[in-house]
Amino acid sequence: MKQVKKTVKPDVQEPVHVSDKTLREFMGYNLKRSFNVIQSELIQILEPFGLRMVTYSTLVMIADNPGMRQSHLSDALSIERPNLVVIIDELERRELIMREQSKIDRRAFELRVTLAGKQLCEKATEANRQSEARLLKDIDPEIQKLMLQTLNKIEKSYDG
Amino acid sequence: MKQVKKTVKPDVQEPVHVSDKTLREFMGYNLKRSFNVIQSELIQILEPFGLRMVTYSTLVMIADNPGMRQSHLSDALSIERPNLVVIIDELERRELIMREQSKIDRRAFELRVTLAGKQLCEKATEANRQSEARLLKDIDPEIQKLMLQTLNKIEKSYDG
DNA sequence: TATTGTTATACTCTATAACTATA
DNA sequence: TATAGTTATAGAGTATAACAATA
Repeated sequence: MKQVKKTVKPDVQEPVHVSDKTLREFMGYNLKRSFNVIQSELIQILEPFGLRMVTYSTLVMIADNPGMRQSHLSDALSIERPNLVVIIDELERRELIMREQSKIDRRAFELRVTLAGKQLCEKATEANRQSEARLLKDIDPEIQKLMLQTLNKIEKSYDG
Repeated sequence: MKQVKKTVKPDVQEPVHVSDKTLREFMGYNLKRSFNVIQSELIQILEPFGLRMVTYSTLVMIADNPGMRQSHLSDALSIERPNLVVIIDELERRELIMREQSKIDRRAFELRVTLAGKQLCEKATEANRQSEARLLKDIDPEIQKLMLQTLNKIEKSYDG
């Protein structure tokens, strides 16, 4: 059984007055709500490419960092090493990436995208760009930039 | 076994140059990264109250909407009804909320917080406020306001 | 016939322990 | 002794189908 229900509900919304005013105070709640909308879109955009969010971001990271190792990827994407293995397996089985034993440390594997992987990655990324642009079309580009900066500031505020 | 590993990694970060430049283009990726930081904080803040994110938000919603039904709560928080049942069970067992059979529709239950539930809810909410204030202390309040507005605009852009 | 809450269940995601082969 | 990748497994979280009671 496939799972396609990661999408936000159709939300026909009966006229039932439910207030989330307390939760609305919080940045975290608002962040999650809007992320859910973007996530729903992204899942639909990636589906025709046979990619899930996690396989897509893994593919992109390998394309951006040729020769990187699974342990570094695990750190960068905050995916536990054991869970990354099956993701890498899937991408390798589809011949989108390759594992190559490192010559300087034979415990490790260097990861690289194949030509097909690079092409799929670029197509998916372009589709994402267009999808996000559509979603953010009514938001001033300057405000978008400010928002990205602020989000990074929040992210970096962890531990300093 | 409790699960306390929802926290973001200590991130001692060896000097390995890993770039996420392509993913950084995307609002969704940045949103998720900063949400993860807020989420880590929130989990730690709620833990002393014996609350998880989902039990907390459920409790808050019931406090804000006395008499509301499970089906409406399910819609509002995008939790499937069957999954909400066990959450409501847990809150009721702890005597933080009460189920009361509706007099106008005997299939339904009206949900209300108990005094203990109201008090716990208020304490947890205050702890959250302080935690978020700490996390956002270096971000101009005007920019925070703009950010909330923009997040809501993104959220509402789904289907319109 | 449809809806509310429920039970049972399955699938995905995420986390941990322990192994192997190297270092 | 420690690390990279792996295996197996357990635990959350989330999804669907089907039922009883009621509308």
